[in-house]
Amino acid sequence: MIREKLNEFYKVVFEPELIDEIVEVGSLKKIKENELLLDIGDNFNRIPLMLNGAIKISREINNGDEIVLYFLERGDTCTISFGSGLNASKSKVRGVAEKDSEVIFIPVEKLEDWMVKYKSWRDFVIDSYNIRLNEMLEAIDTLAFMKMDQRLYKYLTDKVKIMRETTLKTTHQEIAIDLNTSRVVVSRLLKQLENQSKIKLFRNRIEVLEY
DNA sequence: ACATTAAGTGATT
DNA sequence: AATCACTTAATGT
Repeated sequence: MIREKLNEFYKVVFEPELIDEIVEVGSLKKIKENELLLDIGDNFNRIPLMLNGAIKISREINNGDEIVLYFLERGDTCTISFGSGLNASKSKVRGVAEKDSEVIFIPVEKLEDWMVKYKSWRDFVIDSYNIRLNEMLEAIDTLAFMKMDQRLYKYLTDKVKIMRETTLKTTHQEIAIDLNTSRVVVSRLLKQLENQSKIKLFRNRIEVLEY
């Protein structure tokens, strides 16, 4: 079961021996939409390898202010977990399933092992770090330099790519939380986008026309 | 029919 | 861009 799933996406990435090991120690988990995978402060004793679906990674500061950083998709792993896996530190981010997803959990003890044993694993981890760093930089740019209207539009188009659907099932309030702004602002800016024929608005639903 | 939740809007800071 | 205060619209019970 795990082997088939693994072969779907990781056959070309990992050498066969590594696949064997993952099959041995990994556990497949199906995650339902909106399920909390990892919360801030959680210890991780295992790291997820995404098979399909999407996980939203966000950050929260004390008072409840939240901001979305990026999404994990097939082939991704939560690299932030890696760095501190060995010193058993706590998560600084939150991961919530954006849609039904499947992941393989791998116990952290194996990570170090595999780093020395398998080149493909090293490459995977390094690549993955790189991708994550770039996404983080993009998130910083977005936050620092983009105005709310641009951020909103980026949010919508990004989400279309991730969900692979042009119709997003969400509310203005939820978007406001993800962007750490107010519902009223989101409603107004969405209206503008609609007037520019970039989107179409419905209750609990937004159709993205241009992306 | 009524209550609840989502979305729209003018005015103010 | 945020907040308030209010309206209108859609949906659930």
